[in-house]
Amino acid sequence: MAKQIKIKEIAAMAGVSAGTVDRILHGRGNVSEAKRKAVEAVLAQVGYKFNIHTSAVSLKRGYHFIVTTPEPGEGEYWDSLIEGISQAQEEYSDIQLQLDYCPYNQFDERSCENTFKDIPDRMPDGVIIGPTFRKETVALCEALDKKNIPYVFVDAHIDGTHPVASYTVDQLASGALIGKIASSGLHDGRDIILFRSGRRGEERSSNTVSREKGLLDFLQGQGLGDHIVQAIIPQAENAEEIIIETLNGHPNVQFAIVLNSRGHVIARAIRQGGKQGQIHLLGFDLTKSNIQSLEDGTISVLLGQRPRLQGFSALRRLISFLLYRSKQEDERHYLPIDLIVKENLPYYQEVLKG
Amino acid sequence: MAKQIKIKEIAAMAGVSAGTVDRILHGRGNVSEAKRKAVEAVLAQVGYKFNIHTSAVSLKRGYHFIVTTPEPGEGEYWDSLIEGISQAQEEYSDIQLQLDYCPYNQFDERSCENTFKDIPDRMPDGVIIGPTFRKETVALCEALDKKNIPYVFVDAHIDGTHPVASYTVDQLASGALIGKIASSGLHDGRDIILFRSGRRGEERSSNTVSREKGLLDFLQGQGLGDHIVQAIIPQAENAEEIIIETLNGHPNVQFAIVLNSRGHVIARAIRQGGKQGQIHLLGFDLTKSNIQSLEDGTISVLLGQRPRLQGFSALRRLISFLLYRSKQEDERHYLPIDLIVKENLPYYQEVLKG
DNA sequence: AATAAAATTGTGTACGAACACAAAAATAGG
DNA sequence: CCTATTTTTGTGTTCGTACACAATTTTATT
Repeated sequence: MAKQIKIKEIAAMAGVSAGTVDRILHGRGNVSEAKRKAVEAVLAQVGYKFNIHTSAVSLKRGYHFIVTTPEPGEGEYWDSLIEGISQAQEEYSDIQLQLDYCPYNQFDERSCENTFKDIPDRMPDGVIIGPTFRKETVALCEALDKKNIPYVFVDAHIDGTHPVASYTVDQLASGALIGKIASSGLHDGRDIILFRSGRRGEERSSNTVSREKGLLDFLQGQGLGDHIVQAIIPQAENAEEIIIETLNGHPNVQFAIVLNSRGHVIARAIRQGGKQGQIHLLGFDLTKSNIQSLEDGTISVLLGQRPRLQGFSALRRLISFLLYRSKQEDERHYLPIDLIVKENLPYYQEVLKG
Repeated sequence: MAKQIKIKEIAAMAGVSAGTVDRILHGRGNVSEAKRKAVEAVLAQVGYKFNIHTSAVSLKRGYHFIVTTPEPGEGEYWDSLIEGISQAQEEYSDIQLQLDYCPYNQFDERSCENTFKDIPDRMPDGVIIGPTFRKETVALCEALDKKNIPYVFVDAHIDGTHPVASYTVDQLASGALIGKIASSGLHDGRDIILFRSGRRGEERSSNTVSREKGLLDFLQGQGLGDHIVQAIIPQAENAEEIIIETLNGHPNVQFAIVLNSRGHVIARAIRQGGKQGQIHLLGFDLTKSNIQSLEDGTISVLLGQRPRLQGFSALRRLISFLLYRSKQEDERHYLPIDLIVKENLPYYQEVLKG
């Protein structure tokens, strides 16, 4: 509550001018060692805190950011995340922000490579990255590091890079969590079927791999290793039929788990196969189609990852980094994993931030 | 993205001075009908948006708020809520805020009456109310209305009042939700025991009453009406013994539900009675003691009400109301009801607001 | 109509940080 | 030692709004 100290006061205390203090606070360079020490001594004593409001008002220049993520299908996960970015943009509408969106095809490594390639040369002030492919992402980050362009991860963190921050969910934990839900409702001797997007090893997203590990480890720990059935979400035209067949082939299944956001595909099959109420379906993400299935009861539980909050936080963090150069190496933020069922769904749909 | 219009520009368009526009925007009065209409016409056309940053910078005066809630025990629900208020206060630290806390004894109507009585006379700029007793709260609100002092509700909304906003959880839904959890895991023929704080009709908090209604309606709808056992959380010294006895008297119980934040009391009894694993305990609120029991497994699920976010939003709303007089009659915000189990607990503990 | 009082309207300053630019000091080169 | 160059330091303006105060107009009173 103590009155905030101002730059001028610090300048006076350190026997320098306000400009010098400003240069030090923002790391603009061109300051003699002597003055720097004097100011930093004062700073250490009194603990300056930026006044966001005046900072924003005084900021003359604008920022140019690039946002690169998988293509956001409408009502899908990445769409929500980008909504969060837009919301932050609105909240900071008195700062001149230019956002360039560079989506890539998350199923095509080449597309990602091509999209990432140009980003550093365009010399943005910052980048928000929704990563999929490790190699390409690492290359991008190295190029950005070289040019001193700050970047923030959303959805997943890639090791060996140096983002200003990352906003993700702990995927191991979310795998364990979904396993816990299944196992705690599982009747003696019944099975759990696990739907994955592709053959093992062919998974594109490291997130689903982590989730699977978290899930399997948990179930093994519960001694349920023998009650796991594995299946693949078919890409074919007649996906539903194939799924129904699979389910018919495993009549002992009580829970079905989908580790990506495509739970609604299984849901549709369940409806078409008339298996509602027989199988409890668990999935990820509050996408438009998943929400529908949650409402009609085909999906029992969805795990939410707060994509809007991820996007919102990412943009906010980039801005505050550029304004204040606050460092905090390796700043990893794990967002809560929300458990969403029909009964609490409505209250998750409106809110975002505050 | 279009460049925001400024007050001076609006003034020019309407053929008045900036001061007049300012008076209209803030409802400060002393403006002729003619000019008001002229300005409002322009406003309707261009849609002015306040620049929060400059507003905050220019604000000369400070605000004096009173926060009146039940006494916040350390690590308890109200404590978290007040932490949220403090956090908002910090976020707005460049505005001069004076917060006076006026706690009352939530078990003593007289204490509440006495605390509330003085509040309007102290002429605060705004009040945050965590209500318990209807009659006293209505009286307070009427006095505040008369003096044109804005107020915001947290935790519960009281009908017949006119708050600027309220931040609560839909208690009916949360009752239904907890019922859903119990019923979906309930084995055939097993029972659910419901612990309430006092005898029916003696409940102090209308929240627990609503929760109970939501819960019972839901269970009845599931045809489980005959499997509900009711019990009281004893206040006595030897509460644990009494609870153990109760539980022993109902060996058929599979789920125990506590509709207030005192689930940890039942948890302790369950531990002392060696009944872990036999009874699934469901409760409310991420309090310190509840968290412990969640971690050690005695409590299975806690329903969280985001008290920090409630407090944070309340203070923020008051400030923005005073700055901008934004009205929106009857602004009720329902926060999400979080389902928290051991596996996702860690990620709920740090975060607040993003 | 003249004057006083009240209501309305306009003007000017302050807020605190960012940054452009001017001034001063330090260093280099001859 | 003097000038040119670079580095360091200080000064002044700017952002958009809030609000105090001055100026003006309107209304009331005699």
